[in-house]
Amino acid sequence: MEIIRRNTEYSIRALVHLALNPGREVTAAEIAEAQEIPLVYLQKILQKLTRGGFVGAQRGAHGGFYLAKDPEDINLLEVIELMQGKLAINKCFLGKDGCNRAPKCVLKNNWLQLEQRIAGFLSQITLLDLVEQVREGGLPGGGE
Amino acid sequence: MEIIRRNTEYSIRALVHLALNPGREVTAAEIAEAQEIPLVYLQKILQKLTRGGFVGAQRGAHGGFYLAKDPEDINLLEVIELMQGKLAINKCFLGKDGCNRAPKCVLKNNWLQLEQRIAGFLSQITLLDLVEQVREGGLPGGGE
DNA sequence: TCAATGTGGACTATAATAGTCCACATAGAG
DNA sequence: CTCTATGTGGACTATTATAGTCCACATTGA
Ligand code: SF4
Ligand code: SF4
Repeated sequence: MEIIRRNTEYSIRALVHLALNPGREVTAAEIAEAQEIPLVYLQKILQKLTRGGFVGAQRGAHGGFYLAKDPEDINLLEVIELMQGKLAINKCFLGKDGCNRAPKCVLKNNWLQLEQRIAGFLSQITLLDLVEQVREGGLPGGGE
Repeated sequence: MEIIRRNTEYSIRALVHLALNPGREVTAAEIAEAQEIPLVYLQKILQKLTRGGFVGAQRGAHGGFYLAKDPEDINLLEVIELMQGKLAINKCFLGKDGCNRAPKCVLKNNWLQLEQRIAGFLSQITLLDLVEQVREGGLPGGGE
């Protein structure tokens, strides 16, 4: 049972790729190939990242994508929540038709604590951290 | 995007119910009514909990379910993993066809850290804790 | 023997996720 | 101006996971 879904995984790889290629416009095709992501699916993901304000897009010939924020201003929690919706341990934390038992339920306090810890952890990790890790030792999801 | 699924939520409510009614066999129907869980679905859940060793079952007239372990020996992580499968932040932590990029990927170190924190938190919360919270202040998921 | 109960497996339904397609908008190059 | 490379938007399909149901059967106690 996984928490990070493919679209988020792909998003992160794409963002790392963009962060590793600053100052130019990178096409979706290039990212798709380097990061081994189905192109048309990646296009959808990039659209979402664009709407979310993480990347900018330039249409037309020689167009492409670029980071719209500094890497240190993009954290994992934001990306996850953009792609997968608000992080909620249990449905009681989702406003719309959350749990009708919530008012009298004491179990949810435990969930709340956990949720805060996870959110805290994820929001501390920035794209800059990831890029540094990649530069130091490895590859962004194995991408070249 | 929720982490705890209904089957786990139901499981926890059922376990709390059993813990609140020690020393007797509680029928699935009773739990279903008290905890507002679809009966036949609950039966499946109880079967899984039985196979998982958390509850015992007695067939026949006047049969029912009872806790097979002390409440302090049942923790949330165990229940979650029984119902939802192994907790894994990202697919790289699932052995069978996990990510083929894993060997050279540096991003997964972050996931690993998070996973360990979540697992640590969840494994510290026992059924006894939940029952005490219910006794002190509220209701187990609102159940009577 | 009967009624109350759990068991097991197959089955259906619903929803979420992943992935695809196509017509269109835009920008640059010639 | 037109052609080509690109991103955009929305509808669409496919696949998988989760939720929920059904029924024949096994077991136990009265
Ligand atoms: S019963 Fe409690 S823990 Fe469960 S979803 Fe409702 S409020 Fe949350
Ligand atoms: S690319 Fe890295 S983080 Fe992503 S699933 Fe593979 S090993 Fe895990």
